[in-house]
Amino acid sequence: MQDYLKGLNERQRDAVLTTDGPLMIVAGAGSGKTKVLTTRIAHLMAKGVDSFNILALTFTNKAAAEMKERVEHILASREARNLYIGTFHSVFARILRAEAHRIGYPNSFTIYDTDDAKSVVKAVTGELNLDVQHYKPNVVYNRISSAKNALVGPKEYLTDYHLQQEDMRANRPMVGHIYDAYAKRCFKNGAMDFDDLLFKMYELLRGFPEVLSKYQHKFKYIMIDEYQDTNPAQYEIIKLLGAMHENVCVVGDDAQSIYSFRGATIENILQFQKDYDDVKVIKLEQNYRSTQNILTIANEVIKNNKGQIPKTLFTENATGEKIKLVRTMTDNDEGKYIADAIQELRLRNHYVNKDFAILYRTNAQSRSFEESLRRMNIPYTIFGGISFYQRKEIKDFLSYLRLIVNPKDEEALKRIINYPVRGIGKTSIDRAIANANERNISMWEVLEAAPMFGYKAGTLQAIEEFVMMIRSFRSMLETKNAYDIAFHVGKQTSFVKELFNDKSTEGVQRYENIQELLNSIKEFTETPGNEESGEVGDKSLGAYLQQIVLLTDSDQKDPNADTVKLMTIHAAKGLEYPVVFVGGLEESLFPNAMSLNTREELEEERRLFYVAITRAKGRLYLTYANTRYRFGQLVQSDASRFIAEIPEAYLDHSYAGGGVKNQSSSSRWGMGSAFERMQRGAPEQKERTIVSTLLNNAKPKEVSHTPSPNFIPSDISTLAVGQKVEHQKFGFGEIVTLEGSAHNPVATIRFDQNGEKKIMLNYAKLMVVG
DNA sequence: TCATAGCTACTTTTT
DNA sequence: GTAGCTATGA
Repeated sequence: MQDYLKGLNERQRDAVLTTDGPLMIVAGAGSGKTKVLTTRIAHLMAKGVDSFNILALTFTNKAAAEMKERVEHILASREARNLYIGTFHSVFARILRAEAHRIGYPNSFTIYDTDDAKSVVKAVTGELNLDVQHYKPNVVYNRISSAKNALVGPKEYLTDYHLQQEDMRANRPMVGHIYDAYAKRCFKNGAMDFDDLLFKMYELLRGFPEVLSKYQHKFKYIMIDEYQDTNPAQYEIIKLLGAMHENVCVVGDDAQSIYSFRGATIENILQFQKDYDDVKVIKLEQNYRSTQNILTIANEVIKNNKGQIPKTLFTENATGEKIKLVRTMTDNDEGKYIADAIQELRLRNHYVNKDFAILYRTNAQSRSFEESLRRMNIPYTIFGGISFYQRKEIKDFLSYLRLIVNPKDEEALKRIINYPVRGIGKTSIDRAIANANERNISMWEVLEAAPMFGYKAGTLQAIEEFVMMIRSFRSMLETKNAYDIAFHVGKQTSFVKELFNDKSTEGVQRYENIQELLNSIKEFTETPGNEESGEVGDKSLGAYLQQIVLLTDSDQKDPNADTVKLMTIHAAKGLEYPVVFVGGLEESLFPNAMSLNTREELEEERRLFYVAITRAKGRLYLTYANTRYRFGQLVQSDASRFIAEIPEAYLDHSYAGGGVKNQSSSSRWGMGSAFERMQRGAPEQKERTIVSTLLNNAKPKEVSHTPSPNFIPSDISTLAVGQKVEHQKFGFGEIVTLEGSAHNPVATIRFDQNGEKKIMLNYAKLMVVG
């Protein structure tokens, strides 16, 4: 027997050795799913299947990277580099890029992230003369997104009776028209949003039989991870790609389906068995991860859901500790309790930081955990929240790069046309957009032909300078790699200089972020051919941009660092930790108030709880707080209904509140009259008020100044560094620097009474003194 | 044309 | 509590 088959149980081995024909693996939590998938790939290759013929799709980059690494490890060969292992989005982006010309897109098409997409929705809504307050971009975008995930295009949307009825009832009858305008605008911009990467992929395969045939031949073996999270678009694409060889292996667990809000449907699991004649189903039911206690309560909780694929998870692991259930007074106490517990567990049980994870329902909850960990000097990493690439300064800089690669990218253009300030204001921008729409050309083309559109002299000059600059950057595309161009852009625009001159804390941070971005681009250009990121050895700017937009926050942080990990339960799927804390187990937070409308929604919340529990290997802590700040307001909450679904025998109750640590409580919910809670809660509230008052008072006050009676503003051109000047409001001071463009000169002046300020000379009046 | 202060709406989860 | 937008003065 081959080495790699040792250490697999019978079912797992069966799954690995079943290489041909449709296969569905129902893999319970912690049952060695990734091990099976990676071994299966290794086995295929050992059998002589060419690595170029294997496709494995995951939902996260993290999962893809891990899979790749493990296959490489098993095979101890670089052959694994040729495997197509990646997320649905990244693999499809790569294929779309190669086939873009067929569907009228440039191969350098831009991928719009959610922010870009919402911004386009907002823009076209306005252009259709619809009220943006009523047609909220968020809401409209979500409807468009759902439509695409269900493979409903704009035409179909407008003629779909059901969808139209829904929009009528919501008093938003024009959503379909916005969708249509949005799709057209994206196409005109040479851009695809995340959903388009699936939607257009489907259209490509359906519309071009020769393309379909090409990829059907290429992908002889297809594997899908987390199958329960696929949406109809993904489902149909897999069906098309697998139709020729039918060597499709899907791995999933219906109990861990937590993405229905993104259009995922468990139906796909049932449908899979109907699509092929002879689907082999293998259930992996032995859990290798958790203690018996943890697994038992997980099973007990999930029992409350109806309609599951029947399976019994079991383990041969030790019984383990009881599950610790902790009630605290406030959300801050919850944070304190967890930080204390981590400290104590490290000392007593020789855990290290990276053995701990704190999981929560919403990102907003991370704050109190963060604070208490910081106070105790426990190193931590937060996963989730906004990605590095979504920070304003990063997006601005990237917008330059995006525009260079794809001048039709209107979103990028709008972000940077006047950043740094170059005298092209809102009025001019709006006009350029209107001109572009009238003539059905891109905004960039309007700018290139600016003299034809009658801008006033100053603006025209600014536009022409801008166009010249971008053109000069574009001329580097053919010959220079991503880093060289980015470096040049940083140097030529006053972008980086401006950030460098901003010495505020945030300014320094922003400057450092840009440094980091440049470093990452350098790393990209210097890393030898990484197939996953695009064509082999493609170090172009376009390749770089397409790759980073699909990265999430989790992909940029080191999961192996010795730090406590903080993340949402969604982000924790597929991960495991020796000690897991699940925070905020309160009604209307978890289960979340947004998900209490239907039985399906509640069941999804319960599956989410199931996922949270099953992340724990050895110890599990469930915590909840009596009072918590939400939307900046103190709210009272009851314990989550999920807690009551755990049999009492497995629980070990604690109470920790108002500075009292680990105080046991006899009753199930501990002490709990509303009156008592209010009393306990009060001091906390007071403390916050004091802090915020202090902060308000800490704001520097301006010392007012009455201008001299003979105040006459001096001519700007006479100003020089070192001169003493008088400002009407800020008083007397000395000019430290003179900068900015000729159109918009800016002086930094150190005032005697009011500190250093940046003054725009076009508007502020200054008089030279003495 | 631009920066600032004040107001509002938002937070469920993510590629 | 805060990001993002609008009205306002420079």
